Amino acid sequence: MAEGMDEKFKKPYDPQATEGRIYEAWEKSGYFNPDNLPGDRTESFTVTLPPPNVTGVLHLGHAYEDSLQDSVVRYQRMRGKKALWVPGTDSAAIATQARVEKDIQKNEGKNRHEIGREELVKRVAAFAKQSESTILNQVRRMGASLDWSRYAYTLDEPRNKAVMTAFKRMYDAGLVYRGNRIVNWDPKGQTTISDDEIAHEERAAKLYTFRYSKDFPIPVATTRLETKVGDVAVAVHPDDPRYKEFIGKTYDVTFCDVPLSIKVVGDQAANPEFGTGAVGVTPAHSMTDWDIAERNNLPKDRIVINEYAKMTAPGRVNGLKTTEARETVAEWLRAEGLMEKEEDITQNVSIAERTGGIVEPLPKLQWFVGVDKPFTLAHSEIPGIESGSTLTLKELMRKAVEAGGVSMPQDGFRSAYFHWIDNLHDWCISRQIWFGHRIPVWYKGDDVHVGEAPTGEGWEQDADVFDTWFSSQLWTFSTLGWPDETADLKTFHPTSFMSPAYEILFLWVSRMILASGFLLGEVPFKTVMIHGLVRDKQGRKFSKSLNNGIDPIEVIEKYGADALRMGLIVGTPLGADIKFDEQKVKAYKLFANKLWNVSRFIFENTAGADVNAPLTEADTARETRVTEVLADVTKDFDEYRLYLASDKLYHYVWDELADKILEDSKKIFGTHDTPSTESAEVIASRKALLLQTLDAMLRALHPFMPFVTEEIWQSMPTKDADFLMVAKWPV
RNA sequence: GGGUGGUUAGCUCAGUUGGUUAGAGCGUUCGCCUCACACGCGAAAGGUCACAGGUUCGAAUCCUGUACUACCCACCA
Repeated sequence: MAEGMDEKFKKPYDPQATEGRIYEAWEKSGYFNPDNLPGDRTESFTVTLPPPNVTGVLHLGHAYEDSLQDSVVRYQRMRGKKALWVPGTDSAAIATQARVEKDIQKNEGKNRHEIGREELVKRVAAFAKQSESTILNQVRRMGASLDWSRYAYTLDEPRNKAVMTAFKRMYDAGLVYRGNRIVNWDPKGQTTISDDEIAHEERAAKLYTFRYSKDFPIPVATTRLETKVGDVAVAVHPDDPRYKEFIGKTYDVTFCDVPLSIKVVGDQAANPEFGTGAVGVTPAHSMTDWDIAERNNLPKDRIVINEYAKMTAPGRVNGLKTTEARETVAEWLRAEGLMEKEEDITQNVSIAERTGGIVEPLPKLQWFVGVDKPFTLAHSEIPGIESGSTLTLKELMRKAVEAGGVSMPQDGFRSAYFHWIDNLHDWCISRQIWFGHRIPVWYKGDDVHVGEAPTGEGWEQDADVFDTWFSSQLWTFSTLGWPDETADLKTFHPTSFMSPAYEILFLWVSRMILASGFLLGEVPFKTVMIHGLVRDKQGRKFSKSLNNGIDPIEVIEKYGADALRMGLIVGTPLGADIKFDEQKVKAYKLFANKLWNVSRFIFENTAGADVNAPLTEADTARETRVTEVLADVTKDFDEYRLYLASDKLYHYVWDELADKILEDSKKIFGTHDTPSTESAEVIASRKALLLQTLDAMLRALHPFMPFVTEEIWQSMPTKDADFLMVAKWPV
């Protein structure tokens, strides 16, 4: 060991002075890029980073995700794989645009229409750019061994090409269509959203029971009185003896100043047990009612609420907000003596997740992905699906997991996935915002052109952009150059491992399977391990309103990235939520220091020793024990039990190597007061054992604690690679 | 309404296919600056493994039920 190295170990381990320097050296080495890795590597191992949104800064959820994936990638790299971890960021269309619009409104008092489409998109892009560099630097602080040369952004040129190509192919296959259907409208965000972007919130509501007029034979119960001015029918169960005789009859009434023509229809959707057993049917403003109207040939164009959730029906409700109109209608009913009952109930309200707006179902002309439409998959490498077979996207998504092409070892999540597929409706992919991939469709009169911009006069492009998940679904292969048939695509796809939070199992994971299946005939990844959420100490989600956020960078500055990584990984089975505990991180900071001091002891006592000296019987037993631990840890790694692997290494190093072997070694080596009485062979054996064991532990711990292990490695006499990062796994 | 998890020491959690006195970190108590480490060492206290049954030679671990709790899904207005 060089003299200068000695000094370093005489002080406690200092992550702050070490981590930045090490990361820089790694980056400079080029080893994050699998093309530069030493040795003969044939098998690839690919992970795609779930791209963080460019809106924000790194939070503990990212930190956890980065820790897990980096550990897996580092392990596979050390196992001799062509390891690739692809970095990227997500434009997060709605979220980002909303954020910038809010800023502009606040600082300049202007809305997006006053700013204009072109200018707004420019501003949003500028914001995204700035936010991007912040978050990428934070990801580096975690020690993430991402191949920055393959960095991708969901809105960059290559990804745009991928999105356009994907849409065109799906259009040509008849899997996307434009249709006038009832969609989830977010009045706050002024856009449609998909079913999966809706959250349900329980709220107190009133259930009103009323009649449309004095001579209307059936009382009806509803919570949304204001929509009743848009009713076209009353649905009752076909077998309900109370109402059977009225089915087929039509009644003309004037309801709260609005003339209505209400037909009584028999439909299975009406539940005789609930309310009065009769449903007022408002096709334009309720998903259920839309379906009832479809089944019973009722008019669906009676729109009484607009995009701003204001009443467009004539009479006294005109121009009111829906909530105001509700009370207006209630007053009218009471005055007319038509209100029969008012009850307090709790009700699930649909909320737009991104904006918090109350979702208003509205009929709209939108683009959809048809999930029940059969198509022929010409080429398939997906287990369970043969080339040339005909199936629907739903079936494709199901089979890819069912037959094991995508392994989803967590039973709970797998059954949730299947359940989601079974309830899946066509996916609305057009959004009425400006920041995102613009839909590549042009209209001229009745002519529709899909694909590249058409030549000639008079064509007008669709004003909408794609749902952000429409581009995200291509992520595992758009990042590798698709639609071009690149070498990367051939080498690294399907990817090996994906580890997203359970929050985006449906939004993202399922759609990647859809897209990769349809467009490539491949699965996007072979194994998906869903991880849980990081919560605060009380188990609450981190949120701005609670102001309980914890900045991972601050944690890193206090304890080091290695400690944070261990604190998040150890003892957290995949899929379980973490209640973040700073004390736990602190414990692993102490562990890094322990490892540091173990190294110091070993360096001080083994100078010039022969690493391969023959071992005594006792030391052979110690060595066997190390081999056992390593075998165990390797198995855990292969089965993605990182939470156990890390824990076992921690305990081996502390409880056995430090507490037992080092203490025992002091006796063997002797001290100033009590010189050694052991033979030269015994001493040589012990020195070899110490070096071998430390060497093995540094290698095995490296995926979890890359910085401190790398720093010690640089002083190791057993060093056989310029960086521990590319050294061999010790099994 | 349907589904999926969780319930183990004061706190946060492990315990991989059932097998000797149930573990860790933090916290608590006591003693130590012992020439790797006080970012440390040694020792100690602390648990009827939610509850009730069952299977088994043996159960925190498997089965049945109950309670509480968290989350997901759902067009009962």
